[in-house]
Amino acid sequence: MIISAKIEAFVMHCGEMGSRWGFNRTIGQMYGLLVISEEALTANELSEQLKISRGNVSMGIKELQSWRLIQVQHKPGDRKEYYRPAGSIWEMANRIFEERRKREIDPTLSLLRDNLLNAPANNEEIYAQDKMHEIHDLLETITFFAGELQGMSPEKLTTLMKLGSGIGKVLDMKDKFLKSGT
Amino acid sequence: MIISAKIEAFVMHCGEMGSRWGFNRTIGQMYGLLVISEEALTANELSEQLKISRGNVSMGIKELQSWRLIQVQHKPGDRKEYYRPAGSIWEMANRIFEERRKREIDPTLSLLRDNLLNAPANNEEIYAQDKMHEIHDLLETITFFAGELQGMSPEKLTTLMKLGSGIGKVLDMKDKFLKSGT
DNA sequence: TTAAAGTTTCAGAAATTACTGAAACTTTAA
DNA sequence: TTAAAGTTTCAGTAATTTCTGAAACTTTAA
Repeated sequence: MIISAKIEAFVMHCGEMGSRWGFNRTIGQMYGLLVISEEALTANELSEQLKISRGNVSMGIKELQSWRLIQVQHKPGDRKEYYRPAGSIWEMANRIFEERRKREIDPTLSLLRDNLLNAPANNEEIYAQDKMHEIHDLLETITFFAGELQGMSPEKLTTLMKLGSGIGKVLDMKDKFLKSGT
Repeated sequence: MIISAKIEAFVMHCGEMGSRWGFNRTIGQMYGLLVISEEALTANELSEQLKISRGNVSMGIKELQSWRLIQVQHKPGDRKEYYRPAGSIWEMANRIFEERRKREIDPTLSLLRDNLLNAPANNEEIYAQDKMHEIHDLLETITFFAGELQGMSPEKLTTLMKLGSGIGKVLDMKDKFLKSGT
């Protein structure tokens, strides 16, 4: 298998963006290639195709599995492990969001919670705790909202995301009709 | 000025999270310290407090300014530049989201758009373009939605984010009452 | 002007992160 | 059992990123 220039451009771009998305270059390339390949690929194919050492591919696979972004597939009469993306593009986005939340928000929330348990000892600490409280509440609200979105069906979520300025209108409606309920 | 252990713990945590949030350790520390300090700080104070070289602080300030996260302040009869966080915690979150969108999503959207302009040359490319199309649409929907949220007032946004399962109900309502409108 | 107070730049050093490849390990089937 | 096919681990190396500190620059006021 030899990939076309266009596909290669996409794969290389995934590599460059990799670190910004939370993994490193080679892992980004591996995932990019798997996503746009119709056929599942073996670790050796990934290694040859991307010119990455076999060991590195193995580590990358482990990482992608820990993100739950790829899954193993077996072919009858073939001992090799074949890898393909786990789930739809939609699920992919969901997983990436969730993993990143775990890495980027949860640790901070937990530090802030701990810190807010202790009474402030002086004026500086009063101000500091105040700010920490604000940040804590904001992160908690975001986390809650994100969880809510993740729980919705893709269809409903798409409807919501495409509402545009309708969101505001719908919110007003909610005030009108549901003030006592929900 | 000497900071308390609790405050230091927060600042150091910001440093550790820094790279996950899109900047590096020292920049994370600098921003953390500025956020929880009631008083604006000079570059020298940041340098001493965090034991970071003066040059590094200067580069960090430039970076934080490019994210529009801090602003300069002057005191009468004092030539030094004092720095403080720009805007509320709320605005801070907004800016970080927006900057990250620029760095993490926009380049990919633009690559995908370019790629989708060319007709596929063979079966692999048909499949690949299909996937790229899916990704493109998803990223565009997310970007649109994010922009919509950023345009809302903090109050309205808070209401929305705290709606919980009410979001689904409100969406159903929209179908009921606005089918022809909006 | 000039010197003092302050800021920025950037080449090189230090620290961190990613990658290789050979050796160790595991699984399967003959 | 054992050897072949395949996977994983990890010590050492390479690449990248971050940081320092001294020199260059800018601004202000005497």
